[in-house]
Amino acid sequence: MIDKLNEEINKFLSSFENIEEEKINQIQKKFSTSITDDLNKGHVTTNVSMIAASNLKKSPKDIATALVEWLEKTKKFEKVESAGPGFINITLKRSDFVSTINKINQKSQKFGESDYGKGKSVQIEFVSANPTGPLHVGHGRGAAYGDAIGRILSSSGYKVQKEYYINDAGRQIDILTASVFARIFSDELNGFFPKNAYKGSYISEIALAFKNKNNLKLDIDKTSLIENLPIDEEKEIDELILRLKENYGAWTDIKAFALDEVLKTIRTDLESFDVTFDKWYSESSLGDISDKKSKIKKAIDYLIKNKLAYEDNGAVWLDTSKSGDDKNRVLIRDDGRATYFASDVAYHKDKIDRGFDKLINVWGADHHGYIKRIEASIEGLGFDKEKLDVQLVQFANLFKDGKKVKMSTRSGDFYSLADLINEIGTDAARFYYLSKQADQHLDFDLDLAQADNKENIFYYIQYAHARICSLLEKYNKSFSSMPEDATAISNNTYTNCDKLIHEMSKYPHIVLRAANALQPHLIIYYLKDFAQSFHSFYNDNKVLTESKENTDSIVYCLYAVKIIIANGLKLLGIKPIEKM
RNA sequence: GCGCCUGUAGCUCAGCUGGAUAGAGCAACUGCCUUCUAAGCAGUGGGUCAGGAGUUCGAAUCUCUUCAGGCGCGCCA
Repeated sequence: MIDKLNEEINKFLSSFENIEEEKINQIQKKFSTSITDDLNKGHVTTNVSMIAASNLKKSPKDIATALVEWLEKTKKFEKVESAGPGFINITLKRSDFVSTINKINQKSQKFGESDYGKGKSVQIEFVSANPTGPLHVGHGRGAAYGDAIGRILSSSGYKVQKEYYINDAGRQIDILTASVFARIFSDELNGFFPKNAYKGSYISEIALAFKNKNNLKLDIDKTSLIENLPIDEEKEIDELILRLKENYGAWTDIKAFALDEVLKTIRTDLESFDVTFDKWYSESSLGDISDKKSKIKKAIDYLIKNKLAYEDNGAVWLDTSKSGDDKNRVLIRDDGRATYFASDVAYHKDKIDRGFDKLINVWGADHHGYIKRIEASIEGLGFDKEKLDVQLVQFANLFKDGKKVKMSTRSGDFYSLADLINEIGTDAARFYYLSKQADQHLDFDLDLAQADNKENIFYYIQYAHARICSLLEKYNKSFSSMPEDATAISNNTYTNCDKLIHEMSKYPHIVLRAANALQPHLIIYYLKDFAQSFHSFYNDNKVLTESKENTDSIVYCLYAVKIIIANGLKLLGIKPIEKM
């Protein structure tokens, strides 16, 4: 409908004499035609006359009057009027207005999909939590967000690949391994446990599982292993790791086992959160910097060759300040080990080499200082930094009984994603994670997520869906088939559904906006308003006691309402509820 | 110090690339269940969109600035 109107507007603009094409283009770029927020303003509105006014050096009102005349002559619209400072409000012909319901019911689950992305490939990397323990509630938000934008982009015509980057190469994994080691031989080591090791109960579980599988002896001298370790907790564990790596053959076995176990937990947690990945990319597959053929070595060699990386003070640096970073960054330490940054540079090079049109990184907001650096490296590698889009996700604070839930990883006791799912369920959790723009702090109220009143928007929306399901069931029992059109609405004898239909016509635009801005919360707010319109209608109108023709029309319309709610929720990765 | 984010009703927040009288929910007050799910609906009151300046037909939205709050600034990952 908007297209039809814009077409006429363009014809109208061209009809002006002595107008330069460039001016027309400028106007076309700036004006907007949209669905009205309120039926009092008709169905569709445009601000073109106000935009054109300055370009054409005429008053907005004059242009509006001329345009109204033009549009009336086309006879394509029911009513055209100018309003306020120069808006043009258009009332559509009844048949055009009602065709929305037909479209929704015909396209069903596919309603709202588009080819906006034109098949462009997008890679979304998200969660990517260090595999050193179960996911906590902070990771949950990134998981819900990354997955939701994946769903939204797919439905908007993008080819989406979702990827998890496993940081399985660094010091953190060594600490994990040392932690498990210390638990396995807790008795032999007289309860020794490094101060900086991971203390969570999952470590003991992994240790136990390992023990049950491998009947392992501590066949090295334990005093030389744990005596005279540095007091400093950081240095203590590093020294322990060093001794183990040098003297203990089973180190790599424990490491592989621990990593595997943790990843299994992460995968399971994500699955029960309805988040799946197309690819799990292992940092260690980038190889070692000492290996000439490794991806990491090649990436850094490339940078050195192109004089973007240089040696100084025994380390290799990347000139990131050239691209706006406040200082240059180390790629290879003076002891020859690569930094995490070096891996990341190689990883991003690999991503781009894989041919994606766009890369989206979903990062915790605490990494924002890292963006410049990675962008600089992308430019350094000879790519356009616009290819990369970093979306930051702020932390979520959990509230229970009005108090903030403490989350400490140090003590090992923390509120895990699995705990959250157990407590309020996957769908409610996803919903509230997505209920606010991702890059803003979120206060997540656990009590609210379970409340059975209107304030709990999750159930408010679901309730609308369930009510319709119940109605449809009752209708189907009486008539044993569903209506196939909305005659009473089309011929204007029943108009109480008009607001609902009008709201529904906005849905595809909302999805596009969400895709464009990568903001799933727009869908949530739309659904909330839409559910409100439904509840209001439901309260004021009896459905099944109307005349047969009216009932058929309403049911046909409500069927479309149900589709919209279900489709919207699906984009958020949430299953609609049929009975409450 | 530098960078990013935030400031909208008593509270929690929406408000798209500038648009028509700034919107919800909660809280307060008041109505609506002999009928399809009351986890619902309807109504009333409540605002200097942090302050100031600018851009223009038009600013909560864009620019500058002041104030207030949060976060980030490792040869950690």
